[in-house]
Amino acid sequence: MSVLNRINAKLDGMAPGDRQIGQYILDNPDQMLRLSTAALAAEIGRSQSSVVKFSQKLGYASYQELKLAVSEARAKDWQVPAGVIHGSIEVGDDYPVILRKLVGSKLLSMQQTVASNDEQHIGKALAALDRARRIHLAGVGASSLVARDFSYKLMKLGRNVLHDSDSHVQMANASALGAGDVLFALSYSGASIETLRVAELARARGATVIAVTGLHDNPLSRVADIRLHTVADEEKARSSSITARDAQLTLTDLLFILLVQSQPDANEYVHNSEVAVSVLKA
Amino acid sequence: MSVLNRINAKLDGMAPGDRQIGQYILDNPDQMLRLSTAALAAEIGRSQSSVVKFSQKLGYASYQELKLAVSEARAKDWQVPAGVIHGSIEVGDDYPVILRKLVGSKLLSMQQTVASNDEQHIGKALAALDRARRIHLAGVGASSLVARDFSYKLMKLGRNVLHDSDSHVQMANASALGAGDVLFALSYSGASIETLRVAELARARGATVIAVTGLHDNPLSRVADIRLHTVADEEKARSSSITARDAQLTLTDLLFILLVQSQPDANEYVHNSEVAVSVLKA
DNA sequence: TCGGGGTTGGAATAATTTATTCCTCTTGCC
DNA sequence: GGCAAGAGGAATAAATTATTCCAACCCCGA
Repeated sequence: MSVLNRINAKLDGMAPGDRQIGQYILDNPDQMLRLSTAALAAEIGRSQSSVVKFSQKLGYASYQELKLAVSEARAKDWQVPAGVIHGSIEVGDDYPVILRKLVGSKLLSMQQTVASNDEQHIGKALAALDRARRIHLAGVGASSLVARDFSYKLMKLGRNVLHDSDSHVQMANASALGAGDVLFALSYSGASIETLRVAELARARGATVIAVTGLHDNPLSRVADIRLHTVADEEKARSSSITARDAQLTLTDLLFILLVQSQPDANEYVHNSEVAVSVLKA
Repeated sequence: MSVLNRINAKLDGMAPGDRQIGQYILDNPDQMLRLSTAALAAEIGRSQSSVVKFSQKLGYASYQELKLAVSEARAKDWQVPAGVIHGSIEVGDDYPVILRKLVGSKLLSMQQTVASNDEQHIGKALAALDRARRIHLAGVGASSLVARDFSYKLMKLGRNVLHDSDSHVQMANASALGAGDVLFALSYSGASIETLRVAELARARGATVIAVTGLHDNPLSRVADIRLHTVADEEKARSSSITARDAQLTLTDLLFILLVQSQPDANEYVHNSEVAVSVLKA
């Protein structure tokens, strides 16, 4: 995961001074690369030592290491395809600008989501899902829709899946889980009480808990055995969590495709389900 | 041109000492990024000052600048097969390729979907939704999830919305529609019998029918007053309609955002709903 | 309200790194 | 041989970075 994402995720939990430094780096990564600790400190009116300490708190051995990481993150930024704009949608924007920004922010969250989950973690989640006797999906609100979408796909592969949008039913079902079962819990905030309680119960019953949450520190991911992450733009009010949902879908789609790749008879299952449904087409 | 190429090109014309430094950087660019001038000099048995002079002879203001350039060159190397790939996912594809193809095909369907609905048609749909006394959403299977997602968003704006995933309930509700109501029907194939029947009934009762279907000729769009289109990759078996769903979401997200833009108090509504939900957060 | 433990963050300073200066040595040329 | 020019290193100045120490500021619990 890129430093910039890491900084962004930790920003809220930082002390004011550190937050200021982090914000400056996020806002001006290219300038930062050319600034000494003292110069950066001067830019934001803080002490030189606080910048050094900031680097160390992020886990880098030195300020130079932090710079190296930022430089790498900058260079590895995906190049933006033509016609796509990254930026939040403003009141005055006209139709073509809105189109581009919408597609742009969706793209960004998808890219950052796939980039923030390394192959190992995805692999662990995959192995757990593959071995699972039963898979129980938890989530409320928009996350429940993603859970249901994922459940449909898993069912097409012949898996044993459970999901109900009612959180009382989720809770009741979780009480029947045990070792060998998997709970797949979705919540961007990681703080939805219902989902959290379901995860805690599942964990206590011995099931493997996979949590899909934002990058920030949150209760749900602390409960989980396997942590997966979604990246969405933070301005939720205006977008009504569009990108958070897209990020979740990107992740579940990815897991589904990898399951298909690893399951030899997957295409047959999927094909049979298509044929079955086609009876209901005009 | 990258620094490494520049160094390589000039190598022959350099003095022995400089050549040695240049060669070392070419051979060990990643190590070099973590070495000080003195450490680099020690590696090759030269003086610290010669390293500084080397940087300056290459035209960089400082050794740090040279490092920055090398870092950038390195990172760019990594992303040679960079960015987005358009193409269907094959059995032999490895993880990074799958990631890029997944994001690529999602992006493609989003771009093509926004491109294939011109502003006039979107505007008509918007006007109909805006005027509607009640909005009834129809769809089965994955389309039902999109319908529900859209219904949640419309409700946040204080609209009068109806959706149930059960097609019998949808049919029953459609029978209560009349002039001034809108039926918003989603079906990528445009051939799902249940959705089609609901649309026919709604039309007969005088409601305005908005159909969201693929670009091909299909029964549902023939019934509709207003036709909107989604573009998805056709290889549905393997992808299990991932892009069809993404296209539908892109379209409904777009309509939602445009409604927000046109409704002065929209942000207030959305904000209130966020606040209400936050009571259920840990 | 009063300590006490923990955190934040800056000043001072130590340590390290970088840049410059200055000198010697070599080489090529007349 | 004498001279100019550049290579290259030692010494040193300048800068940058890292650490230490300390004051101020919470939070808590008593």
